[in-house]
Amino acid sequence: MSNNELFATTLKENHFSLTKSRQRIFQLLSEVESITMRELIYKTNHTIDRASVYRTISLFENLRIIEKIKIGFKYKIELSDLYSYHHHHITCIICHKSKPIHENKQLEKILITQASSLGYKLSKHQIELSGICSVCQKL
Amino acid sequence: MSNNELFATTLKENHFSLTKSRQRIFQLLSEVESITMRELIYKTNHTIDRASVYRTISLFENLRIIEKIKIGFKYKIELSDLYSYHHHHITCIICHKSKPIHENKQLEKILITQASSLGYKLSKHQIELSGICSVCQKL
DNA sequence: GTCGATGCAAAATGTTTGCAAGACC
DNA sequence: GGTCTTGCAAACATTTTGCATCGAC
Repeated sequence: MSNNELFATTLKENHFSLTKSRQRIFQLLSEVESITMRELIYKTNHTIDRASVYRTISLFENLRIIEKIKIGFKYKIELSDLYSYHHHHITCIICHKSKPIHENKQLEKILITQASSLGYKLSKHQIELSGICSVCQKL
Repeated sequence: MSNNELFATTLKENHFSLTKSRQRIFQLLSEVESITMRELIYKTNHTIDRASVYRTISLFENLRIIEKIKIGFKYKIELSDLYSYHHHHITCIICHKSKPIHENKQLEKILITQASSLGYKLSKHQIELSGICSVCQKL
């Protein structure tokens, strides 16, 4: 099933309409690694109202279509693992660019173990790394 | 060196005054595991202006006295590792309470390795786990 | 046609700034 | 006393809400 099909199916199965606005926002999210609300609103400007963008993102979050991830101490939006692949991020503290980090089974296993040792059933995890990238180390 | 001494020294060494407001906010932060800006402002109400609380927290962040940590997709403030101990958090998705998770050397090692394999020199990391706590699992 | 989704306007919440008055060293 | 810090007021930014209209099914 393609991402677009999965998207349409997810909406329908949960009894939400597949509207132009929702499709457009989904498409915009598909084109980027991650995006802030501000940028997203800007990209849809004059076609979708701010309030609707917020409402859409909120709906998408409930339906696990997107995730809000922490970059610095603000958040950015990105499509969930169902639409891309499971990953984390590392951000350079100097140039502020961030890169995806691919899944690491060993690490995930440790997290699950740690959670369960505290009596928790782990359902989600996010890891935010920051450091100095190879380019900025040379400055 | 006690936390209060370290706090006073940190301010002085960086040429900032040890004022009543800063001491009060530091004290409030010492009394909690973590706190939102809203709660912090509330707790200082009628004695310290909102703007000053923001300015103080911003200063504390630059001086590495506090850290902004992600809880949900908002952030909370807590004293940095220099004043407590290095840890992460796990939050229950049902009751929303969060617990600290103690340091795990094995995990930290993996993160450093992973960062350096991408050319990054790791300087900070935050891990946010969420799951269902033992109490809520029984509901 | 019905019910849910959107735009618009406004309010609520969160954060920052300029400036005059006050506190620290 | 001089400089840094604070309060106050206002601006700015972000997010939410009510309601009338519009669009999907």
